[in-house]
Amino acid sequence: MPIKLTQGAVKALYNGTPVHNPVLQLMNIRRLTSSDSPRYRLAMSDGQHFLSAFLLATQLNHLAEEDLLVPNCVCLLKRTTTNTLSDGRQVVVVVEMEVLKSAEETGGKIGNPKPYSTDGKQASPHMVSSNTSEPASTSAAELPGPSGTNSNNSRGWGKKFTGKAPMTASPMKTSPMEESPMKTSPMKGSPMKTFPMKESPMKTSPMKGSPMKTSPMKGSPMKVSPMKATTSSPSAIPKVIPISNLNPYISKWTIRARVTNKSNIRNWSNSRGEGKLFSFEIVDESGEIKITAFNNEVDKFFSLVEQGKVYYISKATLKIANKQYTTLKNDYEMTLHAHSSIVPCEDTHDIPSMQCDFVPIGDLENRDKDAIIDIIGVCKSAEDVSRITTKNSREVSKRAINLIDTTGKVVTVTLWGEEAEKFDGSGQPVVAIKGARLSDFGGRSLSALFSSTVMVNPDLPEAFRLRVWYDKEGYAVDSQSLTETMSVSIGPKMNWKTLSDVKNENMGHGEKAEYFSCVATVVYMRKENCLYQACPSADCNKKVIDQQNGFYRCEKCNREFPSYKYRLLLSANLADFGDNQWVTCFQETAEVLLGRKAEELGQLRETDEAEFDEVFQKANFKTHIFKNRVKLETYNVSRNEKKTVACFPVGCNYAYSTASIVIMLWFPFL
DNA sequence: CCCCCCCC
Repeated sequence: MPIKLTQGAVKALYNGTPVHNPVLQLMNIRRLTSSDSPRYRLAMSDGQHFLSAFLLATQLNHLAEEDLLVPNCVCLLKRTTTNTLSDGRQVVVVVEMEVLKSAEETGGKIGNPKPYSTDGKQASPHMVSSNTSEPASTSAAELPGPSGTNSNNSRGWGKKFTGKAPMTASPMKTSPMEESPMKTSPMKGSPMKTFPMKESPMKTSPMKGSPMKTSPMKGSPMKVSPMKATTSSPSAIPKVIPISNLNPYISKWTIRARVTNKSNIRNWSNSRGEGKLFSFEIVDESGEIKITAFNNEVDKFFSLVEQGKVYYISKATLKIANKQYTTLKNDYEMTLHAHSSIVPCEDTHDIPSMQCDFVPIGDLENRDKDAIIDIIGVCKSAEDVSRITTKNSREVSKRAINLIDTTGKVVTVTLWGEEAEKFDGSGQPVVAIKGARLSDFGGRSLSALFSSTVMVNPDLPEAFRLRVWYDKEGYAVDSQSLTETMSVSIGPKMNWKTLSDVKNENMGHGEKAEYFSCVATVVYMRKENCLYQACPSADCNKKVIDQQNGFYRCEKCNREFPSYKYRLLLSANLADFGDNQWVTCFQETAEVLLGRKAEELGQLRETDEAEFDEVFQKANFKTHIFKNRVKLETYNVSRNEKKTVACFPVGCNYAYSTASIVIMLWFPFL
């Protein structure tokens, strides 16, 4: 069956008139060499007219590269978009297409198409192509445009599609952009350091598995398809320059860059007015820059701009960056305006992701206070989120998390606001933060800034390495924190009480726990249930569930481990001259009372019950100084009240203690 | 044109 071309389609497509699934014949295809990545330009015929202003969207490059697009083949154009260049010329971008009939099957040119005349819009159609084999018959006709000035340029595409020379009233008049050294494919072979994510592009964004920093509008109907530019777009396929070459004196440029950090929309109100804004940071192989959008541009671009994605960006105002407010390595920053263009770019493999320079946690001690650094570690524990009031009486959420890396050091990082609220530390995720500020609080600690990027389980080699390390051995290492937030030393001064005082004064009946010290003798210890199988993770002492398959599940860590550790939780009755009191002794205290390590006792109980009993016999009737926490616990069941008195090591909060000397023996002081 | 980066 002979194929019928869609007559009139060339004209319709050129003018942007909708035409449903046009069938066109390929007359010619040519690879363009000026842009960073290969682009293919097509001459297509509808049997009556042909036009070479068709451009293959990069995601269809494979059709050309697999030699499926051969002159004379017949194509179904399923989706196209017609863009107007800044000088009025048009280009038809083929976004989706199918080859209906191969060149062989078709057997030759269909009809006798004539060059499509572009309606007198452009007076002198002139196509320059000094380095291609494009036949004159097609080249002469239809890429309309006043491009005669650039006839010596062998990089035809960049010329034609960036339009006229950019300089208007700039002090750099002598050097039009087109003649800049950057025309030799600036993004390639850059001497810059390698980018860790180069081989794991943002197909899966670095936010994978994380609720953080993702655009709330993700997947919104506003999302535009790649290359679908509006008529205000300066050019479909622009000449891309590196970010590092941007300055306020260039009037025409396009950059191609990845969004590394996107803010929320924020409102402001001051003496100069009010409005809303959002900002984002972008990176290419040459550098990075911050872009801010205000008011209308917020509406226009907020949902389009997505963390991790790559865009062509042009026509924005460059101004000197206020270094006070940015840590980006660029002297300039950008503001979007009514004519600014942001066009998604699908072909992104050569655009780096975030540039992170992770500092090992163990090295933080050698860094200066207030340094902005990148950090990565396993979140071995996290505080609950809390609300605090700042000095300016503003309320804000905060959450401290503890990160460990292979240096075996732990540092506390504070997250703020939404990041604090959304953070989920269960499962001990790898957390990477770009641009955290180092503080000397508690020794060394870190604070996330508004400009920080927090990534949970990022798609980074460092993250994979840490995951493997932590799961294999890191969880059990005896880590050391750089951030001493828990008061160590001797703690609050001793609050001496007798056991009858504790009862008579109703200690622990209030909202808060109370603390007292006493001298007392152990008169009984319950050896039943004094040991439990605990999560082997160094900071987690949660009881594990024996899965009966060699694995032990920790609900708190939401993980299974091949082992457990023994922990002591000893119930003891203490007596002094006037009264007695049941107390609960945690690990360190119980180990002192019993004179054995929890692990030894666990082994002993399994192997030699008599010896195990002996330990308890020997420990009984010993007298110690105890430091206790007392709190009345009320259980909802049947009004039962139970006062718990916890003994914990002197000077250490039992919950965090790793101290060795915990209780002073009484006898030596007699 | 914003510019808040906090708390212990």
